[in-house]
Amino acid sequence: MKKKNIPSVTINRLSIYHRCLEKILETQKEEDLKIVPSFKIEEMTGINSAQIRKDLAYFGEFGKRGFGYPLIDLSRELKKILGLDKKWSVIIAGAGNLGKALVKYKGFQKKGFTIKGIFDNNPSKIGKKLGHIFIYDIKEIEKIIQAENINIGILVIPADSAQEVADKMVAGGIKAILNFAPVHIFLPPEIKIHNVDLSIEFEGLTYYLS
Amino acid sequence: MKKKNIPSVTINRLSIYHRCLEKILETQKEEDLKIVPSFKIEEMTGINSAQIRKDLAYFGEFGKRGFGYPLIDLSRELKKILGLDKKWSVIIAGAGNLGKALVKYKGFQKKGFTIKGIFDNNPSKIGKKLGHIFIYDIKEIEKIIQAENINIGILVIPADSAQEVADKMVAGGIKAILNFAPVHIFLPPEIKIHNVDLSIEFEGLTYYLS
DNA sequence: TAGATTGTTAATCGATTAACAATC
DNA sequence: TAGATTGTTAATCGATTAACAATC
Repeated sequence: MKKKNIPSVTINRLSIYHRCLEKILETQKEEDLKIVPSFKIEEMTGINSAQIRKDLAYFGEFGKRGFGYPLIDLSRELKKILGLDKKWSVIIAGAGNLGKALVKYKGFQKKGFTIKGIFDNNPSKIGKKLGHIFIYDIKEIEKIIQAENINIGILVIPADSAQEVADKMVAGGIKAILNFAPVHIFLPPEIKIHNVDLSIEFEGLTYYLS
Repeated sequence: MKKKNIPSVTINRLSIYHRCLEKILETQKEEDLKIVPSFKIEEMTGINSAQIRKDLAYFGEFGKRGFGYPLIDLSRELKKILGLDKKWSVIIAGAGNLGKALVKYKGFQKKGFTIKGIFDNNPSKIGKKLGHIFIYDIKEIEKIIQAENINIGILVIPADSAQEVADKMVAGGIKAILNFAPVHIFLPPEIKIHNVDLSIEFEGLTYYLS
């Protein structure tokens, strides 16, 4: 998979296109066209059609001039590009409410993500389960990442301990982190991190309301 | 509050600066300097110091040349700019796990957000409470937004009904929406919306892992 | 073929960063 | 003053969009 100069916003939009195509495939009737023009994707997603064509063109010539993009083929290609044709093993650090919401989130399994464990430092939680997932002592996180070959770590712990736990994840061999803690995490450049920051989202709204 | 040509990424970074200053104020000792240079904020946040100075300069001349930015004053200014000196009334549509996590999220009250109600269409949930917050029938959402003067709505419902409920929120008079549903919501331009999309975050990671 | 939409170029727009005069 | 850091300009970098030749 080539990933030379492709903007990361393009990758985010590929997810949106993929979801859009799946939606069409799900709801369309037998007799409907199996091909979709970029302006139709624009209508559904609000993303400019030139943008859509340019994003897709980074990865190949998927379209048929004069007609549009073949629904099934393009959806399968996007799935492959996004790595959704593979299985991914995930762990969650933090057995709080947000961790619980993630465990119970249905979309996960469907997309090929399997949660292999939750980690916490609270003795009253360790050894119990959240949903159907076992809660381990945070001290074991490095060992289990190695043993189970975990790909992705999720941080849903307080800001104070986020860096420390992230370091342990990396030491265990994790390659990508999704961070919900409101703090900047410093990592080796080869580790990919995405941040989900609810305070920032809220304050972005209150700024405009003020 | 002027908001002419200010990029929305700048607003997001103001949140980060504010949090960074609060962190310093919280942890610093009596004898520490009450002034912080931009390179120090860069060290803590990973954001380029020229960027920091430029972002702040949109809103005024807060710094002292040769020294840096006065901690307390700048923090208070940012608070004001971000609208965190006001109280905000919030409702949540969707009494699922994510809604529950948001209700129990501590950071909310601290920043001046008060959750005034949760809404759901599931009869087995309506009339009960989530945490200490009452669950109303979704049919009442418009009425209660008006009656309670709600500013912000949170969508934590399935994609299928997100547009419909967003429309009701707008009809009730809401001015800003935080959308967790994986779908594009069409709104009048004066309504501000931010999207938090977990699938996109995950797929952004698996792309780089592939 | 005629009509339509892609793939791609070039123009535009916007955001980041380096550099430095201003100045505390 | 000498030293340091801001505020701001100009350069760079990157992303979006309009336009259209290519072509199904």
